[in-house]
Amino acid sequence: MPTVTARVLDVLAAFSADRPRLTLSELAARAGLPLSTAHRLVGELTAWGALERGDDGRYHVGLRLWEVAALAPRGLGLRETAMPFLEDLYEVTRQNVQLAVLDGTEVVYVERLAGRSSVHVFTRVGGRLPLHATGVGLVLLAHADPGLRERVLAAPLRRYTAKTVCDPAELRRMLADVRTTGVAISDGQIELISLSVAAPVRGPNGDVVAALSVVVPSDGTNPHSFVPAVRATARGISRALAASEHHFQ
Amino acid sequence: MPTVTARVLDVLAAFSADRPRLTLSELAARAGLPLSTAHRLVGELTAWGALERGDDGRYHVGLRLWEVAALAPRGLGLRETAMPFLEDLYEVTRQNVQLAVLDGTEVVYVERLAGRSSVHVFTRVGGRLPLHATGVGLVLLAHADPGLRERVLAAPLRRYTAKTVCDPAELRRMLADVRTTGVAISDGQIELISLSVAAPVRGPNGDVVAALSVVVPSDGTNPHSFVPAVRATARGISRALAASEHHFQ
DNA sequence: GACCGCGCTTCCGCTGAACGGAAGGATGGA
DNA sequence: TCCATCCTTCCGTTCAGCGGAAGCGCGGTC
Repeated sequence: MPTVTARVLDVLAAFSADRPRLTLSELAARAGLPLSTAHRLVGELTAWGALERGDDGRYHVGLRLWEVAALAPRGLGLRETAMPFLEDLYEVTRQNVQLAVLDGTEVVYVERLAGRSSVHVFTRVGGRLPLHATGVGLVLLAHADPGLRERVLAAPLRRYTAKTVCDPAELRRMLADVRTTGVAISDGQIELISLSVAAPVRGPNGDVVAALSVVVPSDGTNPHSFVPAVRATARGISRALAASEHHFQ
Repeated sequence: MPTVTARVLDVLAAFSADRPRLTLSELAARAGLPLSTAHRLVGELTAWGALERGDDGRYHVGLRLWEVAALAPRGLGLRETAMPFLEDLYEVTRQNVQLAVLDGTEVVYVERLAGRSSVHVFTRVGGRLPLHATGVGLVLLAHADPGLRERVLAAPLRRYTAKTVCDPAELRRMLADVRTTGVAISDGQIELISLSVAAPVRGPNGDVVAALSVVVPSDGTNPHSFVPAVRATARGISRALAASEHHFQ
């Protein structure tokens, strides 16, 4: 019933962050395919370089696919432009710096930058988190189109900590605030030990295409002291995007 | 004749760094497919999220594919571990820092780190360069298996500048040198204006899995002053890789 | 050393999904 | 209004993909 294309993609999607290396049988099971079918598909994917086979016989995502994916404008493409600015921001703040975009009703982290001395955070490049519990999420939600916003607020909002804001009315107030101030401060909503200061990054046509944040430990630090730097960096990236020939939808 | 899987991958491979956004017809032409076939494939790929359609109607690589590809152990996976160290190295040197792996007979750049003030270099994350003309390439070639090394040295070696070393005998001498000193210095071999200092990154089993380099302007700077920092960083990453549970083939 | 279990690989005949030529929009420029 | 370009849909034919089954290779167990 399913098309070949869909099957190929399902094979790729069988890999996940917690299981990035799979045997053929695991792969077949996860993709819901008979072993012989999986065997053929995986063989073709491996020959092309979309998958690679490790010394242990397990398969993992290959470099060739990574190269192609690096062309995703909202992935490494956006990253490429933003990187020098993130770099500068990291140097000023010496805290985790993150860049994220909106996809569906979630945040996808496109870049995370941290020295060895920074606080450990559990976001991962390529990872997803919900919109209502992160600084970048609040920024993206605040500037998302109203239809999406209502859909997110109408759905049940998962609680991560005692501080997670799960009340639609209160979130609505926070989002309005984000729109007027131009920054979001998410305090302990996803992890009690950290808070983040986020600001919107705009594309050439003025739409918000990404959000950027600094994650700092919540013990005593005054988040407001980070606001100017975060805001300035976000503006810098927006300007660089406008100047670059690439257009982000 | 070609399998569906191959076609799907060819569609993805139609995107390149210089043309990351394509109309349906361009895509069909590049992939060598009839328009109607391309239309169907692209439709399925878009529905899944492997491709996205921009406001202008052009297609580009999608976020979903990027997420999957981020699991490539030699791509973002390796990157993830190395990042904090690269970060630290950048801060000490304030020069371009690069991380690359070997694929086939070329170098693939996995990460490039630079502030706004650094020299502009023409490498790009996800990009490829030949082994004989770059610092990271020399390191990877020096530690590659002898079969590959001979194959590379036997093939014609492209000249990029007057300083590019294209003589197999001289290269062989340089590679031996890299193995004894543990660092490679590539002076103006790819661009006259810059030189790079590179060192090997080893996986848990001692194999060289990547190389790391600092690119500095060639005007008067003494490359040897960078050697200790580069070497220390490479060792640090190697140790971190050994400590992490992920194994890089 | 014979047996078993597990995971991978190969084979092959059937079938329906993929194919692509052709016709039909949609858009925009002359 | 006409033409050019690009995109979308349709539909009959065919052959590539399918997957059950059988075979292989290895490591563990009695």
